[in-house]
Formats: sequence, C-alpha cells, structure tokens
Amino acid sequence: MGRGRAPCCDKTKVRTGPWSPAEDLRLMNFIGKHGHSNWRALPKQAGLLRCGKSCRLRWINYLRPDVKRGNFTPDEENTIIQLHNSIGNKWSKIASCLPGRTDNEIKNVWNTHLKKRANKKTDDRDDSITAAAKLPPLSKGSPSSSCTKQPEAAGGDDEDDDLWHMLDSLDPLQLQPTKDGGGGSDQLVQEVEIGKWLRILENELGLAAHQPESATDLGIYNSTYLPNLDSFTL
DNA sequence: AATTGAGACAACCGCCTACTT
DNA sequence: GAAGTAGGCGGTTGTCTCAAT
Repeated sequence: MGRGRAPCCDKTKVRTGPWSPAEDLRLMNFIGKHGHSNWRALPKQAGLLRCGKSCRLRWINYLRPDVKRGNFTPDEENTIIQLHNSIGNKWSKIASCLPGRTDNEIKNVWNTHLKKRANKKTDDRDDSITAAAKLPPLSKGSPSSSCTKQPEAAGGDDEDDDLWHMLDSLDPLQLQPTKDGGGGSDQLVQEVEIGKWLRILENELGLAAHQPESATDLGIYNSTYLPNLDSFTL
C-alpha cells in the first residue's frame, strides 16, 4: 500500500525532547481515566503539547504499569539472542515473548551489547552447528498470543494548571532513574528511584495524602515496582 | 581537574499495514 | 476499489553518563 504520507501533527505546535514529570503524570492520569482509543486525539484531550505518536511511545516504552525496568536477566538475554537468530529484527515479536519488556528496550539492548556477544558466539561456534538449528521451533501463531495485556490504569483527578507548570519546571534528568549504573541490584535501585520520583510528584501535587487511592488507580505503585517506598525521605 | 571517547538509552523519523470512509 | 487516516514497527539520532587518559 503506502499512501502519501500525511504529517502526524503540526511540528511547530508540539513539544519534543525529554518528557517532564508533569507530562508523564498528565498522560498517566488521562489514560487511566479514558484509555487510549485514539492516540492522535489524546494529546489535545489530555492537554499535552505532544504528538500522538510521542504519547504512544512514551506510554508503551516507559509509563505503562507493566513495563519492567532494570537490567535484563541472563535468561532474557538468551531469549533475545535465540529469537533474533530465528526471526531477525522483529523487535515487537521478540518483545511479545518477554513480558514487561518493550521492543525499543530490546532493540537498544541488542544494538548495544547483545549483538557483539552474539557475533562473538557465532565466531566461536563450530561451523557444523548453526544457531537456528539449536533453537526450539517457533510456533506459527503470533507470539503475542502468549502475552498478557495489562489492564488499563485508572483514576486520578484533574490538577491545577499552575501545578503542572511548576512540575514542568522540574528537571527530568534529576528525577529519572539512574542509567545503567552497574552492580547486581540495579533493578532494585531503579525501582527505588522511580518510587522517589513518584513521591516528588505526589508531594508537588498534594496527592500524598490520597496515595492509597491514586496508587491503586494508577497501578504504578504495585509493590513489585516500588518496594519500601515509605523508607525514603525527600 | 579537565578532556575525550564509548556506551547506553530515550525519543524521533519515516515507512508500512490495517482499517475506515 | 480507491483514497484517507491512524497505529505500529524498525532504523536512526541526539544527548547524557561514566570510565579512561
């Protein structure tokens, strides 16, 4: 097919670059309340100066409650390598076999270090054994069929614009989880960082007192992701 | 302490496909 | 069936961090 490509949005009227905490929270709140049936209309309805595609990407790759952060386990890495050997750069297919991982994240991990590792293995491997031959056969059905869709997050109240502006002024780089970092407890560290970040947002929005409701509704305070939140002070 | 290069990752771009009109 | 629209996907880029020098 391939029609003439229509611009997805007016680039002069949308924000680009890193997302601020306020934008994140606004997007989460909106999707929690209304879902995301129409990405193109979503930014306007949510009061975001973002392209619909950008919102979708942000939600899928970062804000979705079921997104797993932190380092890939050896098992996950092996799965990626095996699947890549079998189906190539089908990142969304590979992601569908790794619950909580996004295609973008897998693509990044592959391009940064798994590719090198895979190449090295291939070099070392006996010629008579191909990578594909070692793989269990993939089912013909869509890999995504084995994946569970997370329920949409819900809840949250509209906030005063002043608060959003105030949050917009926060430096996202200071609030984002530490990158990479190294060390065996990276995942825990990142979870903790996310928890701190959310606590900042709550405090700024005056939601802290209502955390039980907002936490449940947003689905992002799942203890899996935010352990021992109460032990942190800001 | 300052510089620099590589690694890591979030975000953007552009194409393709599916769905709707 | 053709044209238009929206979502999804993969490739690429920009920028930040950190280790090495």
